[in-house]
Amino acid sequence: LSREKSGVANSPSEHPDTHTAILDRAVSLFAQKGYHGVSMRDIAQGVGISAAALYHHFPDKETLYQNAVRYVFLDKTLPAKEALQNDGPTELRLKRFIRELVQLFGSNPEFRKLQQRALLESDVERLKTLATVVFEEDFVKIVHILEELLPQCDAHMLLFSISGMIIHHFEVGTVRRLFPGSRAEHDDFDYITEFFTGLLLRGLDGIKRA
Amino acid sequence: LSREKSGVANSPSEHPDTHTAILDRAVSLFAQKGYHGVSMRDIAQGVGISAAALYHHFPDKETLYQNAVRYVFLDKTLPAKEALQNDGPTELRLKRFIRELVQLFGSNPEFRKLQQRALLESDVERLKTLATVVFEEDFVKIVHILEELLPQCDAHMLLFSISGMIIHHFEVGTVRRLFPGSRAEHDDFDYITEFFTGLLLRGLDGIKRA
DNA sequence: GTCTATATATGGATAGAC
DNA sequence: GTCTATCCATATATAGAC
Repeated sequence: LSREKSGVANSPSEHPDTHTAILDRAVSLFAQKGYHGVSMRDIAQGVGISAAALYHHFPDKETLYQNAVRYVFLDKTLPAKEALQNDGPTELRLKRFIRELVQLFGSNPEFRKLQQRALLESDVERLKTLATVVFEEDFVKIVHILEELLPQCDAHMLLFSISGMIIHHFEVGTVRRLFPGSRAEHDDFDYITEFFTGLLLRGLDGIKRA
Repeated sequence: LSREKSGVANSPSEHPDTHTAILDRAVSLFAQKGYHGVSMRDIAQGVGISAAALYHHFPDKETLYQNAVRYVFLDKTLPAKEALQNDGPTELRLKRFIRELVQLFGSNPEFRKLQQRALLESDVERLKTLATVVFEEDFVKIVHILEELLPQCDAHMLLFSISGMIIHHFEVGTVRRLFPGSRAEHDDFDYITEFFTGLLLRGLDGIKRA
């Protein structure tokens, strides 16, 4: 029981074993359709085993879901964490941080969706797990760095403002492209990074076109 | 069939009729638990009728869901639309707009959640409905006003940056309050409005504490 | 570790009485 | 317009063979 309950694979690339294959498929499906929109049969079929075999790896659907969330967070946020420990002037470090977040959420829509679905949960226990286990350590670290960089600012508010702009940009992606005025460069990571960095550093003056 | 399919009540306050009561309950439940997390029996129980009676008002669950989304959008976004047609200097108009969005998403968590769940959908048809029927008219109008106000900026990017900061702020609300450094004023609409306005107008210089 | 078969619950939707 | 009763599909989870 203990191995299945807490079994979080740390080297996920490809499918070295069934356990990891299940987690990968679960992440993809839960991100796309949500907890209630995915059946154990769906996941099993995606892996190529029977639904009954899933219960050999995870005791129930809830545990599988929680493991999938934890798995994708540990997997995907690693590069962004490492990129925080860079050197240089304040503006450059901030720009690198923004670039990392743009890369993280832009390149991993399933990670973004799973995070956003998790935040929509009304279940307080699930949210506390998310906050303490998954978010808190990174959050505290990043806020600390932001406070060092910008000692006079409300780093708490600032961090969520930055991540909010970036996450929302990709959140509305599909709809955004349907609207008049949408341009191809709005999906270019460099353009996005420049835009957000300019907005943060100099406000509206920082995002003027010429 | 036509009345049930397109029947969107325009004066929703209280529960003048069963039809509206169903929509109100559906909005609340779908926002909290998502489409697949809510059963027709759940909605019926919330209204105080049997599940079979629901099918007298809406032909199926999908139609009920779509009507609920449309209903809450028309209902909740009305004040924000009106607030856009105000006079005054650019900075003041922008601040009023931000204040309206803070009010909209801060006071109507169910509206926000339903919108965010809708954006998470993979179903392209549903997204197109959302984009054209619900979003497009307002979006074009707001972008146009932003372009007038700030002719040199990429209004397309700017609008989603503003709404992203605000929506995300409330999206992470529960988790945010669990983190060290969280302050009571972070939930005060005036403080939030001042912060975002300062950030937009003057960048990081605009959000320094004193 | 995976299978088939199945127990059991719950889901959307309909039939027909009132 | 609402009810009770019900059909049928699908869901989670388990039993037991291999």
